[in-house]
Amino acid sequence: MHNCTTHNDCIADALERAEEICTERDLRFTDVRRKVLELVWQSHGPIKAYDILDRLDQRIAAIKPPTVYRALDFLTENGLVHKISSLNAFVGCSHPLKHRECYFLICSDCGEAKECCNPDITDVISKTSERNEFLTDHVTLEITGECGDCRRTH
Amino acid sequence: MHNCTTHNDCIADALERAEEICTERDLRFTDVRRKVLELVWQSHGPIKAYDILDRLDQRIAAIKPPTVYRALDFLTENGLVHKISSLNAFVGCSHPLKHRECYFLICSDCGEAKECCNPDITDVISKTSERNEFLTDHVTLEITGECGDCRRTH
DNA sequence: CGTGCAATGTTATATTATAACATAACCATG
DNA sequence: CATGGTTATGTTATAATATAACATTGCACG
Repeated sequence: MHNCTTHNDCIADALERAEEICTERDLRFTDVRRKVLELVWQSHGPIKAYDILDRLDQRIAAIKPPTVYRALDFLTENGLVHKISSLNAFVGCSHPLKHRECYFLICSDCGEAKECCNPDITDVISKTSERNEFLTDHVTLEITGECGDCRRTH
Repeated sequence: MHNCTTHNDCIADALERAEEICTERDLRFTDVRRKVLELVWQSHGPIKAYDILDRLDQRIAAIKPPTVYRALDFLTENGLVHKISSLNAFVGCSHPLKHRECYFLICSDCGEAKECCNPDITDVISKTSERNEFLTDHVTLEITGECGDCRRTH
């Protein structure tokens, strides 16, 4: 269940934010990248690369997998989208630039992936890394289960 | 870098432990499952399904992907092996039955995946879930970076 | 307006994983 | 020890995910 009453606004906001970030950083927010980001946001939960491809094909002729993956790479590298490894799917970042990585609560019932980033998690992970003399590059934290809304519905 | 001086012992121990667990639980530790677990342990880091397949083929004729995936499913379900989602690879569990899930430090240099399970992480994750009214089923925590040994070597 | 670099197009293929149905092995029970 | 149910594996085919390699386009900057 998405918590924006008018999801269109929420997509528009994300696109605008992305535009700003790309301008700031001198990155090209091309049509393909914009379209892909838009489709990611149109989906209420994580969306798969080939689903993006299918939806693009309806509008623009003959977009191929590499194009989609490149756009996703670009968006991911720039923190606008996150990959959910356990699902092989992608989700829009709701607060790009705030931090480099996000943690997720993924409901296997409704399919939503809610960000649950918080400093306590970050702390305990960085302490664990230190204790192990490990230099962290990237953290994947994906918690799968059932969200409150879905639990109450059952 | 694996910390067992004689890795053969370490494989043998894992197989024996698996045998015990399967007996306890009335599960069939078949030849295929044993072979697959052995190959997982023979690899010093996470190993991919098709690499297991290749190595199996050298010994036993004509084992096909479904067979390997089924064995991996069995081993995973019973906590003898963990899947590393961010790598699409599998690693032996060094302490099966201790707890249901493991957290990993994955060195992108040497390729090892070291378990870093600890109650502090479990606590902070379960608190996060609670705060979000989320009923956790499974946690994927994979920390990628460079391990101490590799850092010192450079 | 040309040159260089970044982005996209295009073709092909690699990699990861599963569906669906057939057969075999195991094992409880009469 | 037959037999019938269940679990595991074999087999064929294909689905789903992702990238390599090279060609072309297009934008920015001098």
